[in-house]
Amino acid sequence: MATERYNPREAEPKWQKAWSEAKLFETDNSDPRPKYYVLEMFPYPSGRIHIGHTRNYTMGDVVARHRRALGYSVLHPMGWDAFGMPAENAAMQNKVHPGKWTYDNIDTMREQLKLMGLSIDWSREFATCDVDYYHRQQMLFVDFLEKDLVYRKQSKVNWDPEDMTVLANEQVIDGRGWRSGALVEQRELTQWFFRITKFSQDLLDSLETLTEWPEKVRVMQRNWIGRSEGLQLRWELLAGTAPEGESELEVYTTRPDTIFGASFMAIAADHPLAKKAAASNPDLAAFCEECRRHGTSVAELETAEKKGFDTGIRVVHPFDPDWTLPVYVANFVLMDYGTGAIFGCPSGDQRDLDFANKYGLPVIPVVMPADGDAATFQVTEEAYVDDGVMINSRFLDGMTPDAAFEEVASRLEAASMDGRPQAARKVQFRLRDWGISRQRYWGCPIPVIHCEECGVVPVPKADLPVKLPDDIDFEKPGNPLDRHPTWRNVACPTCGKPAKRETDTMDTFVDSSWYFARFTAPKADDPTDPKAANEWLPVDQYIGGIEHAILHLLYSRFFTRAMRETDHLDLAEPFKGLFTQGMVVHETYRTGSGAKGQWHAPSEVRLDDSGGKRRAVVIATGEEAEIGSLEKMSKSKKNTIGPEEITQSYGADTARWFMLSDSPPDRDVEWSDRGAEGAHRFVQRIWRVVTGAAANIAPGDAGDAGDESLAMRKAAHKALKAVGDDFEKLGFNRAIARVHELVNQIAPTVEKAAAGSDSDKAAAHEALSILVQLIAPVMPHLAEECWQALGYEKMVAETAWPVFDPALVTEDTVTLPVQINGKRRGEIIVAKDADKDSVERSALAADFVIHHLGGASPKKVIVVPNRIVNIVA
RNA sequence: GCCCCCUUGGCGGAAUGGUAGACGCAAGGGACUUAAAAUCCCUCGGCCUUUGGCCGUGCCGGUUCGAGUCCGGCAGGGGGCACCA
Repeated sequence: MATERYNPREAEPKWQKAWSEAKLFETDNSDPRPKYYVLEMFPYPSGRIHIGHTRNYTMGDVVARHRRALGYSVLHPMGWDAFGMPAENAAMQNKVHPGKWTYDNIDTMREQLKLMGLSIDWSREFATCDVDYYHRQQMLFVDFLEKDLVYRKQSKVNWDPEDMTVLANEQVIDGRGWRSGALVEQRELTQWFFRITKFSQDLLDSLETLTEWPEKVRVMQRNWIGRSEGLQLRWELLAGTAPEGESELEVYTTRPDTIFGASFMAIAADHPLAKKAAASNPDLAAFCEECRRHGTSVAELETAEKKGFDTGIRVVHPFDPDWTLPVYVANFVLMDYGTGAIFGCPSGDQRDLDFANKYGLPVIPVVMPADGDAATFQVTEEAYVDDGVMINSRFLDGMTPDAAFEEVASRLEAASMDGRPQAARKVQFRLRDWGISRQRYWGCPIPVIHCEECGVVPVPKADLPVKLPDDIDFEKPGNPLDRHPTWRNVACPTCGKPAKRETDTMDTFVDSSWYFARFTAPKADDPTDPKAANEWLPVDQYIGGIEHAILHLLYSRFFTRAMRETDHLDLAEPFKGLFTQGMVVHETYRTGSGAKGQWHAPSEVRLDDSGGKRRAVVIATGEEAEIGSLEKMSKSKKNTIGPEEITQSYGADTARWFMLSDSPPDRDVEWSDRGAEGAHRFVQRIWRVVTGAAANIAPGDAGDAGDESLAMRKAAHKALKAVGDDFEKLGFNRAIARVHELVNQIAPTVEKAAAGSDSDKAAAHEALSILVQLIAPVMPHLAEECWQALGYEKMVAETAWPVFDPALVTEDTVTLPVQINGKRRGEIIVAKDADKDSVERSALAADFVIHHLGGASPKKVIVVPNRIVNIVA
């Protein structure tokens, strides 16, 4: 029968409209059904959606549609991470207001997303730059301030003197500003910090409960938090060598067991003792200055050689008053970790060893392998950092390092110095408080006022929001808020005298640290409706890129805790399930080389693989382009594909199907036209199979169907079971393979059934209905069109997920492979769940077994029920 | 340097310790067609003496009746962290 080809350009807008009019995806908080919250990391409105975004959203959409069919009340919202620098850059380059640029982009991107047919509750949409949103963020800030979860302190920043702006570390390239090229200075500014370290231990411990997170992400967070147990230990300065008024040096160590291997002390250039010593020593002062300068660039840090400067100060060993050690200022000691001072044990630490070898300091091995020889064990080029046994360490000799740690810690805790214990055990974290001040315009204003009389005063909630002024100019460098003629000036809320607004805005990571909570009640007057937040949260399935494995997720975990302390919700962990998806990559095409090199978009080249070699030819010029490696889609390499390019030709369903097939969702997928063509062929195939039979089949009792029809029903029910499991585990590629398999199995039978008995027709109708429901989460438009062809009146998007019949997914007999000595020699067919003895008898009676055994009797027969038989000859 | 992950046909990838290569892409052959597209059918890891057999999941070893899967070592590739004492 001749059938019309399926036309996505007609069908897709039609169904999108139908869903929208039926408000199928708008979620009511009062819906009594069990709740399921699926969320994809919201996009930055950079200008255009590319196909990589849509893979992420498609995954979430499959989960959302599947859960909805399973009877859940599903929350699946979308919004925009809309503050940030690109808008300001655009403002400077194109003289367009950052707000206009952002909202224009959002409009474009929303339309692009809508083409994909995502089942999103658009009624909850917001952008973080909406006054309504940042208003509530300011309320949170004020609440945090009250609970001492926000504070101000001096902190170093990278300052670009030409652009008069603060730079993030990644904007500093070779010590210069990425835009201006000016030498970056380190400046001390008073900045706002969130007290994330208050929760260090909890953020670490609680990782254990996040069993639905990738292990990789948990490891990364654990390392980032960086807990260590050690000893804070005070060393007495040798009288006569110390600067005026200094009598001790406190260090932090995780290896107190190696204290007899100490051969020097090293302190940071910014350490108070270093500053004091430098005051009377110009050479030392110069060295300290050099250390500070090197702090700016990551690249320099990586290659930096260990360098030190002997201050002339000496300390006395805590266990031997006659043993004194030199104090160096060293470039590898950080002021803001521990106490900014260490003791160096060269034999047990590679950095210390490098340092000692450079400055001719002693290297005393104090730990050796358990089977080593203390008399000959030496450390020269490589420090010994493993477990073992203590040597050269007086009363510690023979102990394990762990026992020695305990011994040293207990003795020094008991020892007194200046009336206080000489040492204290201390847990130290690598995690630092989160600096959120940004000297920029396009961000959430920090709602405080600086008054000469009253100090720092939070803006009263009644006076919120502090709105960004619209009349700004980007003609001059620096923060437009700072030089705005009137915006800064305000009366102090406490005393009424003239005061100044804070001109810093918040890090955009703040915006994304609680948007998931706002989605649960996006119109609430308060930041959240605690009832809605508690009912919806945690997000059941969060989906996003691995690039946010640390900061965004950690900040969100902090925010959830901070919002609990301020009574905005009542939970600690915002994301129950986390999935990190791979990227969509595409090969690149390039002509010329070096500075003259030029990238070409996929649409600009023609591919040709005749003669066994793939070649790319630039259509406009006929020039041959070099085919480059698979890379993340990026504007600069022009290897991006927009959703429209696909929807205009093949339709959204094809794109959705293709992006989820083949590659597992956590790996990268290569976008290729051939793959997309293949997916589109399958779309058409389903349409043909369904509509070819639809007119001649009808629902009914399939109980009397013939063997072929029964096989078709079994195939459908087995696929239903498997695909449901796969969707739940986000195994989209496997689910898609199963659907292919199902179509391969039933396509021939369906045609025959359409000309068969009523039972056969019912069987075909049932199998096709299941098929359509299985594809519906991935190809929702095609599914609706097919569903209608099958005679249903309700849409498939509002139809419950079918339930498989257990009787149809099990077989009476099972084919067992038979191995002889672990090699497969044949197979036997036995009754399902047959007892081991009868299986063994059948196996031994099989021709091929008798042949292979050659009359010998087997030594052993292993029968794994319903799995395999292995005969050991 | 430290930590983590990965390695299976021409390609993407399947495979609760139990028939390796499901499914798809690409390729080759055939049918239909005036022709093309579309569609349908067949072949598709390697080797051999081809109704059968041998080898085969980066490499070397181990555990096991049985290893792609578990353990130890090595190699290659990727990712994260950045001197954290």
